Amino acid sequence: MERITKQGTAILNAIKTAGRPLLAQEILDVAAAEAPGMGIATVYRNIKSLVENGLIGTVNLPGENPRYESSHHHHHHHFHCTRCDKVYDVHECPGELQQLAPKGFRVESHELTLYGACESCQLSPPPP
Amino acid sequence: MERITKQGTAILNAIKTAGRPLLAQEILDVAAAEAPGMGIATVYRNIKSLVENGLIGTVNLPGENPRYESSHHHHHHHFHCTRCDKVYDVHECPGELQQLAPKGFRVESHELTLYGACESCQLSPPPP
DNA sequence: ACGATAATGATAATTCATTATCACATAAAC
DNA sequence: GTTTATGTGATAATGAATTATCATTATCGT
Repeated sequence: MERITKQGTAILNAIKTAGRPLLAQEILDVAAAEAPGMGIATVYRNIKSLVENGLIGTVNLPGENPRYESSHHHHHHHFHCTRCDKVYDVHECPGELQQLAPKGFRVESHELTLYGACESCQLSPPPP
Repeated sequence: MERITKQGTAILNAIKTAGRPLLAQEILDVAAAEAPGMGIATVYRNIKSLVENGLIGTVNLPGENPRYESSHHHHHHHFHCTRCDKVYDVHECPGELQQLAPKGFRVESHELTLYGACESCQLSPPPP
């Protein structure tokens, strides 16, 4: 990915603008508005290159396909809305969790996922 | 699964004895010691039935295939050893996390995964 | 504008976990 | 012990996400 293309630009824009981690398919949906006709293969190609270059990061949540977001360098967690399935960043952190582990285990990092209803889903619940 | 077979018994024993969540393949490895020659299809068939009957539960961790453990009814979390890739139960919990979420979001549950070195890997690091 | 070559789009291929198929083995009811 | 139907083992099939292929298009150094 050394050339600038409208598809590549649309993909990076989609991820940067979203403000939350997106699935490959969601990236396609957003970016296709800016670069009509683009295909899912282009999304995967660009994602791969952006991750390798450190411009975006991969977000893995339990039982979910990977999502991608603009590289933050600060530690953060995620909120998964069980109504609309959107995932949001959470900038707060419970802090040091070494004390939760069994004796003899060393905790080096942690991941936390919160589940519940996001603000928009509480205001207007989506149909089932 | 209404009949008692040595394979089914071996699978349930493997899960109950492990004390930690096991991958389908790990269940096969353990259970095959008790019921030689058994195949992976039998593991999946039995897992499915055991989950449906509530005897075991599914554990999903970020970016991982599902693991299975004896049904606990208390809330708990998991520790994933980055050295040996074994997953252990963590019975402590940071507690109420509503305060971490953005305003307007309602937190209904959470999942926490700790990463680091388990006790045995600290004592004798496994080869790379 | 031209030419070299990288990127795209469409789709086939791959990967990997899981499930279905089916002949055979084996519980358990009689 | 015989019968009957469920469970198993081997393996093919499936499903879903991702990657490769290749003809075509488009970028960018010249």
